[in-house]
Amino acid sequence: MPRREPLNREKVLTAALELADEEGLEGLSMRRLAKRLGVEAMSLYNHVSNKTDILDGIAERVFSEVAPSDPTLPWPDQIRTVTLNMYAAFSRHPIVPLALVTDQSNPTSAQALQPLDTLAGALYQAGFDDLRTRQALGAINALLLGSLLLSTGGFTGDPQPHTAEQGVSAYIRQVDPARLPHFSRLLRHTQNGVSPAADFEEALNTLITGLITSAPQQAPDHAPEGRIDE
Amino acid sequence: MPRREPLNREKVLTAALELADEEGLEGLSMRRLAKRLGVEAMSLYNHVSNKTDILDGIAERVFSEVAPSDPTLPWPDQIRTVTLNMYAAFSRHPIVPLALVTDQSNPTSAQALQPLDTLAGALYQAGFDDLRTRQALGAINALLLGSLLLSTGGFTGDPQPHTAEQGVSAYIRQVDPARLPHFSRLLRHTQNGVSPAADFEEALNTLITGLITSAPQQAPDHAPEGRIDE
DNA sequence: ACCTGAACACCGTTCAAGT
DNA sequence: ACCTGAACACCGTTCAAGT
Repeated sequence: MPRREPLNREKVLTAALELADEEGLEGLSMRRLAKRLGVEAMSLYNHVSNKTDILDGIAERVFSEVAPSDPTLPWPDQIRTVTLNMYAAFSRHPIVPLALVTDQSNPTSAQALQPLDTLAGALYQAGFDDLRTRQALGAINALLLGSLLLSTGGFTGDPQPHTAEQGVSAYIRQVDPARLPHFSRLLRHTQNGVSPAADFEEALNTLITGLITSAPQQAPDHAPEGRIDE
Repeated sequence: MPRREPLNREKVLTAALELADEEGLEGLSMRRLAKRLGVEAMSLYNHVSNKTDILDGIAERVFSEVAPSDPTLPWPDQIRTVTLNMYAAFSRHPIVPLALVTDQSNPTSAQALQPLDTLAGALYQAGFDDLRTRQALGAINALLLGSLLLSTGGFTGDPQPHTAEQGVSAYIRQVDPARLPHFSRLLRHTQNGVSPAADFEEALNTLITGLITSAPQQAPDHAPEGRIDE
């Protein structure tokens, strides 16, 4: 019987990302990945050094999918577009935020860090000093990753996806309106039409509005920027 | 030899939280927990139904440590204090945000959801409608959990804690200033005196500033707001 | 050069058996 | 009522052996 074309790193990473997209981080095991590639688990170690290496490779790939942003935009728009582009890429591959946050991957290539560099550049352009820039960058990152993680299986006070819709309403009935009046009102009125992407965009706009407010008044550039759209 | 006092759920949860605080989420296994309690792993199942039950119990406990807030404060201060109180409790027990976000725990008691109810109440008080309240609550939650996760082992473009300080500077040298000018400036200027708690407070203030800006202009004041007709 | 089988040290969990 | 030993179906990874 003809041996298949031999494996290589790229094929391993491609299959790993597919598997992770279908089954999540906990579904991505060396043994299952090998099976999908028609090989024994131990063969994978000829092409990647270990599981962390796979997760790093996946993260690098997904970072490279982040659409670049126009550097001539005013700084708030630059922050908005880069961050929304990261959100879009990561929400297609939820394993990445999860692996980042559980320290199972730690990409360090210039490619991967490019979006962070753009964000830092926009913040410096706004006139923030080093401390404030680090804080603002951290805030954007936290909002981004937190939003992604909460929209995929995370805690919102909501029930887990369960099997169907009826899980939700059962849960709502379970929340005691006497002890949690506001939260149960919220649940009752928002079970329809929840859009994580739209919610994130709104959250990001709110944060950017706050950044504009706290930015040094005299913009260091010629550009009078601070538009808030709504 | 005298049998020890028998185990019970409370003892199991206490030991589990201690173990998790020392060793992290991945260090908390049924077998290691049992060993710490001087018992076989299978004994634990007499007192908890499974590992998820343990993680839920831990989350409930930590939520109950969140200091309550003064409901007479203006809504922005109420949001600030509740959220900072959650941050304080969770940063003492990093397993909780991690378990929430990986869907390994899902507390649903009124006790646990109390802080979320307070936040929702403050947002309604600010005059936000149901949609905006949900979005704002999600933003606060995302910023909170994202900040906590990033400050414990997560991705910031920084290296992992490694063994020592020298890991950091080695990493900084590794970032190419030609390709990542702003980000490498940031790393160079902020390796000293990073305080996650202070950074979070700053980030939260920025978000709250944004919320104040986008809140309906006429504050509904003391007016009884939360009535739901159905 | 690439792949494999067996093994090691782990997981969560079930079940029948012990006291 | 509580605890245990053996077992099952998994993990990531190493290593000597095969082609």
